[in-house]
Amino acid sequence: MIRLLLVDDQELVRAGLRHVLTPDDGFEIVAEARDGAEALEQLGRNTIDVVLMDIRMRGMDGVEATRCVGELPDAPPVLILTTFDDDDVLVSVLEAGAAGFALKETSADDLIRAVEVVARGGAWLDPVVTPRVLDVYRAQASAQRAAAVALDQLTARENDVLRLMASGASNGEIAEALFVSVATVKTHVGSIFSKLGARDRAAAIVHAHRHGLVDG
Amino acid sequence: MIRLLLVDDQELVRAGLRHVLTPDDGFEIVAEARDGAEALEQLGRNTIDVVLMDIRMRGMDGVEATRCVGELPDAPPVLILTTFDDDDVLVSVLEAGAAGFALKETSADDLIRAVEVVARGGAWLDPVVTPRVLDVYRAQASAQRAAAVALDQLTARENDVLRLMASGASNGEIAEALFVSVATVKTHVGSIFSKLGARDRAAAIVHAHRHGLVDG
DNA sequence: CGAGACCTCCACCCTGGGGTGGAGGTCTCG
DNA sequence: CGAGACCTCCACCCCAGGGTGGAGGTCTCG
Repeated sequence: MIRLLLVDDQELVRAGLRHVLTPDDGFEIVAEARDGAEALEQLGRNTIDVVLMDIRMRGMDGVEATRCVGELPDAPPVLILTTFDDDDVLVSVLEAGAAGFALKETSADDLIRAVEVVARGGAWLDPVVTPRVLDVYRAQASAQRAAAVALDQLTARENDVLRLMASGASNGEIAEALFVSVATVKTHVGSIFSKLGARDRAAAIVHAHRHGLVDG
Repeated sequence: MIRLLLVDDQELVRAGLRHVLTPDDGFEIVAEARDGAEALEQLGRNTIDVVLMDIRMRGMDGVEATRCVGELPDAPPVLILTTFDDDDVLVSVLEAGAAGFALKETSADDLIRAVEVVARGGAWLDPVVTPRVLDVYRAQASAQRAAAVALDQLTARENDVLRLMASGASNGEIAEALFVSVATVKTHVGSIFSKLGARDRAAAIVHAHRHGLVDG
């Protein structure tokens, strides 16, 4: 039995959810709230497995509420349920710690599945927004991949130097960190420049960051 | 009716899929293949709406095959169906252009849903791997957000300068690009350093990249 | 109007970064 | 073993970059 808290300021929406998420399917709607503040109150009073959260509400909105829920000890996962799929909203809400993002136009079956997934500790994205998330992921991933290519054109030591350089270290600091003289660092730095086709330190740092050689 | 191509070197798996993706649910299995090469051959011969692709196969593997499919004119979406959820595989396959990623341990219902979503042009991620994709997304998104914060602590002109500097331009180049003297650029650069708490150009570039001020 | 923020530019100085041309040591591999 | 790649270090030179301390112009806002 998955214990739910519904958070939506429209009675009609909550009524709809009550008809979709029935005990027959393994759901128990423990409490309801009409805005973020009420939601937090209800969370204090009840044991909840999943929070179903609307975004647009008067008072504390869904984004803020999600963030607050996440700060609770033993916080239940939050499944966002909204009408709109702006990128801004998606970003804010995922950053706020939401475990899932569903659109209100979703079918009942999909919603049930989404709640189950989130209850199990998984993450759920509406197929409509998944492509946009994947775009970001792909871009990030391909940068990481390019790093490997760039890396093996440099020697081991040059890589050490480049990493430090790319994090903003001066030649002196690099020398200290690697227990070698500044002269040695300069040599490495020089060959890094020629191998990467970089004119100066700045270009090399840009190169390193663009190719995901560092965390940034 | 969604027309399918099954690509898997194990007869047993294909048999299982034939029993799950039945005409009753709106699926027609038009063709089957046992590796990437056969898959491409079948794609040339038939009209396919969705390709169901295994990863581990002798000959051309699923990743390579997915890439090849993507290069075809009028390429159908590829739904990856695999036993393993290594991060490496996930990244490679999404980069290769897969529209979806499903695990073989998925329930029949979920698989049906996945195929439907992909056929409709959406993207589908198994809930098991979604959290990992979201982690990357979140990290990226919060970097973008931080950029806005960093940006408005600098003046308009300082931002212009920082952008150019962060792309590796020298003071002279920045001066040319902005139609001002090098002296002016130096002034801006100086105040950028103090505002960002950067010691030198290198640190400022690192800062800019870490906060997503530039595309890299 | 006066204060303050911003953009523009100047002169001076000094250090660190970068280019050139080496040298000696280790290690691997044909 | 000899060739070649790599790491280490040196001396010398030059200059772009960065710090300091200004100055004059525009624009906004109380």
